[in-house]
Amino acid sequence: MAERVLDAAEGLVQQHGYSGFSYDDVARLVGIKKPSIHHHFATKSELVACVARRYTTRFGKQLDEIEAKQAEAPARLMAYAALFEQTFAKDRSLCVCGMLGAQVQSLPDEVTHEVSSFFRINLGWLTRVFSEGQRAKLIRSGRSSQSLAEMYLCALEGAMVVGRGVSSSRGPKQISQTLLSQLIVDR
Amino acid sequence: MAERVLDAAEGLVQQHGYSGFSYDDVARLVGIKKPSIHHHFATKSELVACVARRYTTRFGKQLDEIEAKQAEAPARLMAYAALFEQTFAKDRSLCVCGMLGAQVQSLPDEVTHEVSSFFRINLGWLTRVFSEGQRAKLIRSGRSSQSLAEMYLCALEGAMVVGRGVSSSRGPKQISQTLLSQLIVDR
DNA sequence: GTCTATATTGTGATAGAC
DNA sequence: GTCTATCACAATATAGAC
Repeated sequence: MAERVLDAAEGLVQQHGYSGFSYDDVARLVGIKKPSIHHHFATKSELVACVARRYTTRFGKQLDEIEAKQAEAPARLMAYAALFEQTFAKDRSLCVCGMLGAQVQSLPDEVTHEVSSFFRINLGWLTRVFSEGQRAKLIRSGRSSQSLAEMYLCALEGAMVVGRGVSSSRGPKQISQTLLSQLIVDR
Repeated sequence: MAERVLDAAEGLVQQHGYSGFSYDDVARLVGIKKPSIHHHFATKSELVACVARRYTTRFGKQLDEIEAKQAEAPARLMAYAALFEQTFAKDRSLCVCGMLGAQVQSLPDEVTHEVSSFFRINLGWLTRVFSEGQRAKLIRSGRSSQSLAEMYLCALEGAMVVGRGVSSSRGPKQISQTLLSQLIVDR
């Protein structure tokens, strides 16, 4: 049951953000009453912090899978963008931590900490991938791997936000293709 | 007075988003009581729609100024990024329409319309600038001007979101420099 | 674990006096 | 234009029965 609550809360965060959903919304989605939610997660801070932590953990596992399946940096970066595209393709859902990141000034510290952890892990992983790609001469080396990692992450998070705001938008996958085509060395 | 209300509401939207602030918050900021706000803006939808419309109008004027002051595409694109940097530099404020774009599923139609208008205007302007830059051989021509415009806007909006979520982030200006260095043709 | 009932506070919005 | 008073409702959270 606790997991079904987390699933419902995750979806609500992705669609409406921290202050945009209530315990009653969660209760309706899982089919129990509002006070029963409190039995599983005492406070909203705790609930959303758990949502963010689980999301980050799951994301981390997907990063491991990418490294296992894809050997080279360009393919890894494309697979990374596909993670964002999958999320976005489901009803234009936002990245949990992208949404929460935007609302950071309204969040309890407990949640803010989880959000920042998500971004640090992602920036670290991307930095390593870009760095390897540059060493293998598969990625242009004009800019530091840190800068490239940050730019790539920003573009993907931004693609989801802009994609929600305007119907003409192409989504994270297309943005990634445009970006990577400038960075990948031709062979 | 109506304008002071708009100023306060704009700041609150940038910090907390649509569902993250109340009429009472606005009232406290401008120093009058809650019902007096309703006198100037009957509903919250109307208030935030006006905030977004004024923001878009003001932004449009700044685009005109950039075109007047900067003759070439690269300089125009750098000046464009500086607009985002200015906003972000003030207490890590988000772009009004970036914040609202993230929360689009919780917005009244009236507001959604204004948000989409902001993005369409910006994408149109950027597309024209990239297109001119490519014609003048100042911008690489591997990708369509539409794709480049969308990528650039996404990266800047994303830079504000990510920059809020993680303290190590460098902000829109730095992201823009990394991106443009890949796109501008060396002379 | 789930429920009903309730406390407490906050919300957008209105009525009507000044 | 601003105020006090108030409405109707929704929010997070708790107490205590089953």
